Amino acid sequence: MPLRIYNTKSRNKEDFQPLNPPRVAMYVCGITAYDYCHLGHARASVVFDVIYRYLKFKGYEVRYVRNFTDIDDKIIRRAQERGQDWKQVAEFFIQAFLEDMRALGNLPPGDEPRATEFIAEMQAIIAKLVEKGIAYPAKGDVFYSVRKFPTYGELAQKNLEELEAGARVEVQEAKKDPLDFALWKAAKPGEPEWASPWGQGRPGWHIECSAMSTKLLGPSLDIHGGGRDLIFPHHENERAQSEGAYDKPFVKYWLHNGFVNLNADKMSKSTGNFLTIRDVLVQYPHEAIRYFLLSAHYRSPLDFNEGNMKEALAAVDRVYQTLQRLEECGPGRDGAGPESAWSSVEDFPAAFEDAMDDDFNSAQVLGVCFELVREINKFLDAGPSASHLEKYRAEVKNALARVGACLGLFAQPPQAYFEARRRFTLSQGALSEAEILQKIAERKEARRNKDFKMSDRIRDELAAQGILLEDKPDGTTTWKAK
RNA sequence: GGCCAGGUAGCCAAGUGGUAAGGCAGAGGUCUGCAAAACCUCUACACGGGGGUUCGAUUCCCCCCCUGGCCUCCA
Repeated sequence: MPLRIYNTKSRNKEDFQPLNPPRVAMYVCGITAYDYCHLGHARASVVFDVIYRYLKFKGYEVRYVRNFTDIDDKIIRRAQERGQDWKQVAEFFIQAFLEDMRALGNLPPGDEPRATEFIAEMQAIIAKLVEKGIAYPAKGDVFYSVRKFPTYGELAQKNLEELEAGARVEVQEAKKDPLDFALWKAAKPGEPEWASPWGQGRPGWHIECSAMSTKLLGPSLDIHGGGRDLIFPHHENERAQSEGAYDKPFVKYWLHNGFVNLNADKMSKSTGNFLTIRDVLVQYPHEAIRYFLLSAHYRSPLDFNEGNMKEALAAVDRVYQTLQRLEECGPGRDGAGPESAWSSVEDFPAAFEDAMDDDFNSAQVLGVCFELVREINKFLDAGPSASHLEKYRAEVKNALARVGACLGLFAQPPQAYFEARRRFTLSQGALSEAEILQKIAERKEARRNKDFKMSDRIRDELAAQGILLEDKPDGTTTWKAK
């Protein structure tokens, strides 16, 4: 089955056929570096990380570029608030973003260019547009003349009349048409500026992506992605710029991820309705966050709340619990275990690929994973022989390697996962590990004396601290993070 | 107002022209001193409303309702 991708441009799923196979040129709009990133950014980054990984898994040579906007109004404003240089502000939040990306388990893109490194390229495109009569300078600004681009609005499925009617754009006298947008902005006192054929100034927002994508990937991209909110005007404008300048189709497949909602509303910096990635990383293991972000289809809205996150954490725990059991389980008497356990693991690769081929349906993949988890448990319940056990372990490992490679989930050794969970709990709780072990020893003593009242009390006290005791069949007791 | 998404069991969430994955919760069981945890099993007359097409629609078409988004910076 071929990979099918939903293309925002056609509003349909289409077979994926790269322009120059096996190469795939993929450009994703990154962040404006003026603040810490929130979960919405996390979703976009994880979604496109998974797409990147899966394309590579399918054998494509993917060139993945994700930019940083390091010059813009908000950065300048933030710099003024902090009494810092705009460059310092941008660099600080770029580094913070990169930390967040690592923490979330995302692979780094091949290139992460900064807009200000491409001023010359932007100016070249602007000059070309001016030369072609598509853009016009006006009092030190340069505007793109939207009506000169016949298919303007096609991506967002908007026509100019509608846009005009709904326009909330401030009237700017220099603009010939209210829908025109800035390619170059004349310098204002106290703001960063660069020399240009139109005077001192700085670039408009949209032009940077046209410049960076063209320079690094060429004038025609296979995939261009970003959040749904970028469809209009950002991506519409990029299209207008690039196609206006180069007369070539800019992008073959436009991909847009859905929002993360908080309290049922879009998470957004400007409204203050957001949680930063770091806010959430101190509360939950990164893999639970990743799981949560991939538990719905990437185009669907996703509602963040404590209940959903706890479910995600429980789900990830369940998988690792089973993987740990699989690793640690000793052989039984004999037998191969149930047939369904074998077929489940054998069918897994195809089921995985079917789901991912259908517009990167990670939620379906997770469903398939849990079916496998149940079968693994059934298999272990059956007490299979050593040779069968060994073979089964290898097959499971092989099957789940896909999920690790493409979704970045379930790839840790289970012991490491639970150890990290314990450390996490220790870092948040009042008790040290030594104290917990001391309590466990006290409880063991109480149990030996059949003082169950005491032993239960110790257990309850620990439970109140988020610490779960597990009495193993061999008489030992271990603890887990709740 | 225009445009775009989406409305699936208590909650989250896949999916399909021929009566619908998975997770959480719930019930029972195994285990246990008892619990917890873990595992197994089970459960739920779930497809917003109304028309239409069809032998048959939750799945296609139309209308309506509701939610969210975009139309201004935004992943």
